[in-house]
Amino acid sequence: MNIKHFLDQTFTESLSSLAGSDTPGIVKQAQRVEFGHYQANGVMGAAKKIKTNPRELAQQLISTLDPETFTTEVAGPGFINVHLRTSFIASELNKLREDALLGVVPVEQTKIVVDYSAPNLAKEMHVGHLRSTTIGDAIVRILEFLGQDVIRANHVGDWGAQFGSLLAYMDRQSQKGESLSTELKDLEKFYQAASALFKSDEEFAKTARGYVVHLQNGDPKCLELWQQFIDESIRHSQEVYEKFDITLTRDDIRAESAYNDDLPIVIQELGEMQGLLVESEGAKCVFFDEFKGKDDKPLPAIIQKSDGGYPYMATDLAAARYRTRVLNADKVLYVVGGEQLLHLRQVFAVAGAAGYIQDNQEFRHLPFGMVLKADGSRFKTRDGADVKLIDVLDEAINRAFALVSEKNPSLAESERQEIAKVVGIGAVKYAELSKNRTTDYIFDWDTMLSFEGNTAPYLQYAYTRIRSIFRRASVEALEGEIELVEEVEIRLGLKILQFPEAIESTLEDYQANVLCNYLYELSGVFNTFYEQCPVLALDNPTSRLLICELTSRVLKQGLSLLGITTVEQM
RNA sequence: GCCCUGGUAGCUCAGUUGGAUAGAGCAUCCGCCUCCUAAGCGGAGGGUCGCAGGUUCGACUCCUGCUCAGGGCGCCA
Repeated sequence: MNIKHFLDQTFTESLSSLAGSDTPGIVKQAQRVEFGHYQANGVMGAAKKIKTNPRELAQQLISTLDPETFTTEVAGPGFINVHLRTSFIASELNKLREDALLGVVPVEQTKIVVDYSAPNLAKEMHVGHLRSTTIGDAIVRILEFLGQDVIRANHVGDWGAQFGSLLAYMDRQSQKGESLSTELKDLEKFYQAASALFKSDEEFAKTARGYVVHLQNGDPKCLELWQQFIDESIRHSQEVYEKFDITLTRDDIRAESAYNDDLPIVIQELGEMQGLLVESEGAKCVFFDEFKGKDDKPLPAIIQKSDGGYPYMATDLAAARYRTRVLNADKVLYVVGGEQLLHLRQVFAVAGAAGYIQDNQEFRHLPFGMVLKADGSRFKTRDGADVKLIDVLDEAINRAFALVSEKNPSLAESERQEIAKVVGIGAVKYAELSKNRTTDYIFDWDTMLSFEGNTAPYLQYAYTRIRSIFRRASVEALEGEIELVEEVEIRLGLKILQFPEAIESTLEDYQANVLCNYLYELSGVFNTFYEQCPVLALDNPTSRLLICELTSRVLKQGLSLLGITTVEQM
């Protein structure tokens, strides 16, 4: 059950009948403990609308309620403070024990494509991919938890001019007798070597350009080389996903090149739309009044370049078309950097005009900010030394290993390694997810790999504390009921019941940090409870054990929705 | 020049359809391990919410102007 919904409905109904028209109760979680558990803020606005005294209206409203579950009081200019009865909280908690979804109400199933991660296969994954990958994976997990039919779409870059120099370099190295798998072991170095050669060696550059043409014309030898490279690169990215505990698999890849055959069809279909596709300076473009470039000139969406080539606008249109027509998606979410805002707006606009997006289908861009270096400059993506994602993960695991070895030296090394993996990876993911998606952030090892305060290890640690209690409790089955006595028990109980509200507001704007925040608060309240309320010292610890169990279930579930795992001890 | 983001404590960031005294973490300082894991808990200091107007009973939140920072703006992705 969603308590906020329940209260909001109650107050909205009551207020609407008093005001004579639809009037929202505006129920929120109370911001201060002295204001109770929830507060209804709708009275002031309603009173103004019907020109009456807000406090009187509030009084009138609460007299219409017959609350078995909560008590109310009017406060300030016309707030209504809601105090849930302890018995109500306890009975809801007892119900929750049987609920696999922990109070979350499943939604009506729709098909949702989530486009995320999308590394460029020419290179190794670097910190720039952190955001899309982590955020996208969390969104996917949350949607699936709610029972949605989710399709992961890893729109990897595997086509284009840059592959010319890579293939040329591959060819050259293999002629030198170098083993290809050794060569490609470090994709990053390989890419840099190839692009350096492209810049410095005119002969090589010429060969490379030739390879681009051959590749596009479907030359078998070229395609074979390309395929080898792509396979190797995908192996690299899968390795990263596996280490990073990302749910993407090879099957989720639908690469840019997969749309090659669709590109002429897109041109043809756009051409059939009256007046949509126009030629400008030799390129096939779509113009909309809403898009203006420099000097107020109309800005084209270039679908086909003057040399006949297809820019990524075309591929993205083909992908949009595929997602609605073949996959039959109700919703498509693009977890793509904010700098693509204009591009995606154009994609959506053209796709809409072309009929690739119907009115009942929603396309939405979920932008995120850039990862910056400590000096505020951005990470390069074309060449230059980026921080490799795999290195970040390894460093995180190493630091976590050192820490767990210091804190808990008695654990076996294999166990410490397992813990280090879970804690290190969790820390990296949480550092990313707990921030607002849209703003840029500065990549800093120490901030990202911190294990204190509002971090994943804090949440994981709260979980292990609970597990530790159960290890010592040696109870088989918990028989009995939850009874709330101490103030912090009530606070913890209510927090547990607010899990559905956290999930709901997380999905309002697909902001994982809302869920992070909730779990952090839950852990915080639990830690207070842990200090103040001994469990095993009681003659009958059942109620507190049950509270602990529910807390651990919500923590584990919530973390797993973020893609973070838990351990029994750390 | 135009468009999009953002500016909140020394640092990193929360702040949910406008609500009561703007909150965390890190860092600093003070307390707490004969007691279920101290990766923890309790407490202290630290703010003209970029600036100026406006709307409102009420503005960090909405509107306008200004300012600063970043991004984007015809054949790279």
